[in-house]
Amino acid sequence: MKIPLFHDLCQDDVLPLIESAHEKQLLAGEIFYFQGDTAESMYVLIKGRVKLSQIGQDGKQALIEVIKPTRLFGLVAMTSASTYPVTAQAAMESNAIYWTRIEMMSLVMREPKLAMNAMRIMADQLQEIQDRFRQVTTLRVEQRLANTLMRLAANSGKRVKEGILIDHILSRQDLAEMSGTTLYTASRTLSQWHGQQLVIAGREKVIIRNPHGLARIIEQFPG
Amino acid sequence: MKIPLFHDLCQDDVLPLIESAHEKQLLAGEIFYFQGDTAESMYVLIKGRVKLSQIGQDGKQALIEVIKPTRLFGLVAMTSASTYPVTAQAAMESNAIYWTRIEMMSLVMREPKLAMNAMRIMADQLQEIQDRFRQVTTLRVEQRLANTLMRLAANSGKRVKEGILIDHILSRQDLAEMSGTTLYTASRTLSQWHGQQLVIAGREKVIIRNPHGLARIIEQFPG
DNA sequence: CGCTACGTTGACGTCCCTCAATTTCGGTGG
DNA sequence: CCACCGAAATTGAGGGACGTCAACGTAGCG
Repeated sequence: MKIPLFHDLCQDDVLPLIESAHEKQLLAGEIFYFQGDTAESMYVLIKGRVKLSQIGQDGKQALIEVIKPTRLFGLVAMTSASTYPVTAQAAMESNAIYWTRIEMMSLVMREPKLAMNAMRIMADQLQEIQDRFRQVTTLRVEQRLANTLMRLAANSGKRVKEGILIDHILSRQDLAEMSGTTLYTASRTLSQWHGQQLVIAGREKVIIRNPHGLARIIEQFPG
Repeated sequence: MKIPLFHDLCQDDVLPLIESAHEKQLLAGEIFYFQGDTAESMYVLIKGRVKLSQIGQDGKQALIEVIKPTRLFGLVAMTSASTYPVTAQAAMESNAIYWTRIEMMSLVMREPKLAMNAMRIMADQLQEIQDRFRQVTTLRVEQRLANTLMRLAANSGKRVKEGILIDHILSRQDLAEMSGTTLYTASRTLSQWHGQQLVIAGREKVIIRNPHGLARIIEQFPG
């Protein structure tokens, strides 16, 4: 299993790192940490799916991303005393290893490349969310939803005979929260695309049938 | 001058770092780097103002943030070969010091705290943009604009006799791009608030007269 | 003093959010 | 295996927030 955090480290260096980690098993719906908790640990997902979402005082929430194994989360714990900016919830039975901040600090001292890798991961996340920020302010719902599907397909797509299956359990509500719209508009849009053979929209499931068609929707001018 | 990147380092360590840096002077409108350029250098702003903005294929852009002195930008250059995710443009005559990635790497080896500080800065940025992402998907324009003003006031506010001056030269267009709306709606909203004595809206200038009033707008339920 | 960029305001249209009523799906237990 | 239940999804109707276009006002600068 290739773990981005350990990129460029040789096997001999990685093993003791993994052995020094703790382990946590969660059932679907259980929480790794809540937004606002003091950030004590940094996790690497080994099995399952984890949703990172942000909630405001008004109760409305945005789904920042869905994580699959080998991904790092709770990275903010590596920086000095701080709180988690999002809530990490297991979307199914999940399994992660983790280190506390103190432990991580000493690991980084021994292995500076870890800090480099962590920074790279954060830089990537930053880039993605900035991109989505622009999208949500400049594109229409249809285009944002198409973007969301294409992005999901790119990093969690699975070839099946009907097309590309998005390998997450995602309700219309989830897709809406990722795209910055409502359950209803997301449902309507998917229904329409289903009718146009662009996708197969099932219960908590989407298969992309015609990626090129979605790409065309993304590119078309808003006006 | 306190520079966040050098937080927790003693004077003796900082001086050689600064001396090893290069310098760049830009006039208003000139560009430090373009979105998509290969990320070669990391900058610390010494004088002036720099706008970080993102542009899509459609030409529409989002203003991610406006930077003032001591802030770090182009941080992504610290990670291995990559491209800048945003364009950095001087909003006025500006002055920055910078290091190339190679130089930065060797500095980090000598001084691991640099990496920690850099990560902290990235984590903060990430948190902020995630927050704005949620806002733009769940709040109405009025609330987003109020949020933008309060945020600007918090890190670039300047007490003047009429209230809190936002110490940047920002057009209505800029405010709109930061809040995820249009020039027209931003103008209308500010005019309205001006009438209600909440703010003083001038040419490329905003003074917050009643912060509490803006806070109330942010908190009110969308419906 | 006129040019230019910024700002304001009105009218209009539309995207999409909201609310409500139904239907479909999947799992569970009789 | 079927009946039943709850969650997910669909669909329609209606309205409001806000984007778009156009015309005009205004401040700063050479």
